[in-house]
Amino acid sequence: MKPSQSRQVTIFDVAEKAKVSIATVSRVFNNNPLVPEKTRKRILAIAEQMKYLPNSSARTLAGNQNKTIGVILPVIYGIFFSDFLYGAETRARESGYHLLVTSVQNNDSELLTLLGKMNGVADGFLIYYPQPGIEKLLNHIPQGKPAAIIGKELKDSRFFSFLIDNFNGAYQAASYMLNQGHRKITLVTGEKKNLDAEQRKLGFKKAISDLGGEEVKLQVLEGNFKQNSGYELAPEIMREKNRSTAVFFSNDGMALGFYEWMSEKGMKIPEDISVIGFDDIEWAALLQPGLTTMKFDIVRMGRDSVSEILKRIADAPDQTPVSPVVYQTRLVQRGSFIPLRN
Amino acid sequence: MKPSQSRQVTIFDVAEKAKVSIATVSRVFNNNPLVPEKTRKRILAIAEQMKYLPNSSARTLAGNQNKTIGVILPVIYGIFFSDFLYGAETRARESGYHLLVTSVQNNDSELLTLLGKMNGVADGFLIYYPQPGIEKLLNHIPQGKPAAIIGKELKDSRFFSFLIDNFNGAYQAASYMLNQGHRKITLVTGEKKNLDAEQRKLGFKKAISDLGGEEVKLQVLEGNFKQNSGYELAPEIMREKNRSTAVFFSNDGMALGFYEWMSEKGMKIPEDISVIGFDDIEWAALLQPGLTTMKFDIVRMGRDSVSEILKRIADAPDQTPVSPVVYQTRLVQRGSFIPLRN
DNA sequence: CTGAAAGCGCTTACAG
DNA sequence: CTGAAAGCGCTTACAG
Repeated sequence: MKPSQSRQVTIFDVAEKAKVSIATVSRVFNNNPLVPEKTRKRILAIAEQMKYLPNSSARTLAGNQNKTIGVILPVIYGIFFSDFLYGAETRARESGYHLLVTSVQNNDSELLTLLGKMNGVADGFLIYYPQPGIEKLLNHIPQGKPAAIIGKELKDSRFFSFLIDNFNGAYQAASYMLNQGHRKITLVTGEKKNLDAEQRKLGFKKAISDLGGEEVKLQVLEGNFKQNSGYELAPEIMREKNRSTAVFFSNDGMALGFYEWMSEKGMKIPEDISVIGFDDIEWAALLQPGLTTMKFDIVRMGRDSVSEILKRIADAPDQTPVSPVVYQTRLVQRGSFIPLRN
Repeated sequence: MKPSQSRQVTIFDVAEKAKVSIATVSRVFNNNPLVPEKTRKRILAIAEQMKYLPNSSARTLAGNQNKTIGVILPVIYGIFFSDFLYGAETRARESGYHLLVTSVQNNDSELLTLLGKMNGVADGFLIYYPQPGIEKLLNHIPQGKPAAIIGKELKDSRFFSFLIDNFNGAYQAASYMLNQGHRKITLVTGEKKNLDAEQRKLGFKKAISDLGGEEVKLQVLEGNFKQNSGYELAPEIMREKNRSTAVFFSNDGMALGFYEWMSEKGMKIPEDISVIGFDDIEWAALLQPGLTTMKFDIVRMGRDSVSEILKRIADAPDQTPVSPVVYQTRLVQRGSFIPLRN
């Protein structure tokens, strides 16, 4: 009386029970119109009853498209990527596709493992890996599969890029700070090896050197894009001596950590210091005061990148190189930033 | 001069170039210790040079474990699920596993499609599908694969459940409101067919009928767990006539929409009305005033459920039924709620 | 330590 | 409209 062997029920089991060949069963599950409605119904009923579910690996191996897009992100966590995924998933779903989502944390060999795991499963790739090594790694992407790359322009025409206008966004932020009279300014960067962070840093510094005069004092602190780094750098930013009047955080997450510290210490934004962030993630507007920040449309970026992948999957042979899509940033003014008062 | 055929490079290509059999190449990629280090290095080098990546579908079909857990959520979007995924992904990564994440929106046949897509790809399942039909659907989960089910207790010992203590949490919220002197109370529910929402509604109403006296006026409004439903119901909640002094939103998301409306109209929380939410998602603490809410540890739930799946994958035959893990809720007091003043 | 061969569960020309 | 058969790219006893 042992329980029935828990072997997977396969197409053979269904075929046998239905007294047809496996080819016919396969046709039913692929909506092949050659199968007459009556047969189709009968087989579907039997399959349902046997709880048959086609094995995806087998289907894919045998040459079927899998209607799956492999997505690799730095982290799955947080509103920023949540917004991105939202755009991407909604678009994929519209075309009957699904997302296979994983994350890689600054680790080249892990990226390779993941690419491998998705190899033979995903019909296309969406990769957000803002690390210097990305170019070399991309060579490992399976031939003939389209891949959208976020955040890095590549020469290889197999890929197509979606870029955030980090440089100009940060440039804009710095100009605005200068325009509003600030002369003692702090820049909080992200990690050195994060490409987005680097570009923002360069843009910011460029604006300071282009537009700031002799008298501008720029303090540069290295953060890591995470909330707690904004918190931890706060004492340094707010030290008494020669304190800046305005601070730019290279992403909103760090600004949030800073808000926490300020509120704990009973200090006021923007009275004690003006703050600008980058990203405009959802809660930037919910903070008290609202966070002035450089906005770009992350949901849209997720959406557009999947659109392009789907287009490429459909027109496989036509791999014409395209110029990257660049998402502009714009300043969103809220209460966290005020002009310098003399 | 056409470009080299973009056929996938396979294990045969590598074997040929290395002058070994495919068995040996396979062993190298499976870290089989029988292969001497020298051969191993050589083959790895050749594979690297040829950009060979094993085909996952083929590996899985041939009997390999895929080190992948299939995750099905109602939505990928928003902090609530982001937190859940964070816990789940972190835990999976610790054991060298990855998550295959997709979402299903209240659509039984889509759930089946997804289960199919993951069938033969995922070694285990993590399913959060708070819909009534879930029991029947679960029969389709491939035999012998462990599956953690969030939010629904099941008799079938193949599955193990993780539950949020919705009923008691809502009960607690209502008692607190009563204790604090409120007698005119509004309950904003989620959608009828959402199981979490239903349990919260029942718990809330039970407390009112257990503990509230004759004089308690309960207004019940149906929302849908989304931010805009809190916004849209706000006029009804804040109507002049017989206005409640306190409102319970069945999740924090709806409370957020309510905050927006209140701020637009220049009305004050908690002066004009006290507010309690449910979930304690990240920004509940960031709102102004902070949102009083029923907290439970969603990150932990993601983590624990993956842990249990991994345990089951490791001890495949031992499918002893376990009682569900229940995540208790507790009241987190912030500024959005004050006692009724006479 | 290594190779030949069966098998994983499907799809898809091909022939009828 | 339907079936027999080859093939997708791998893993794993089995034999040596």
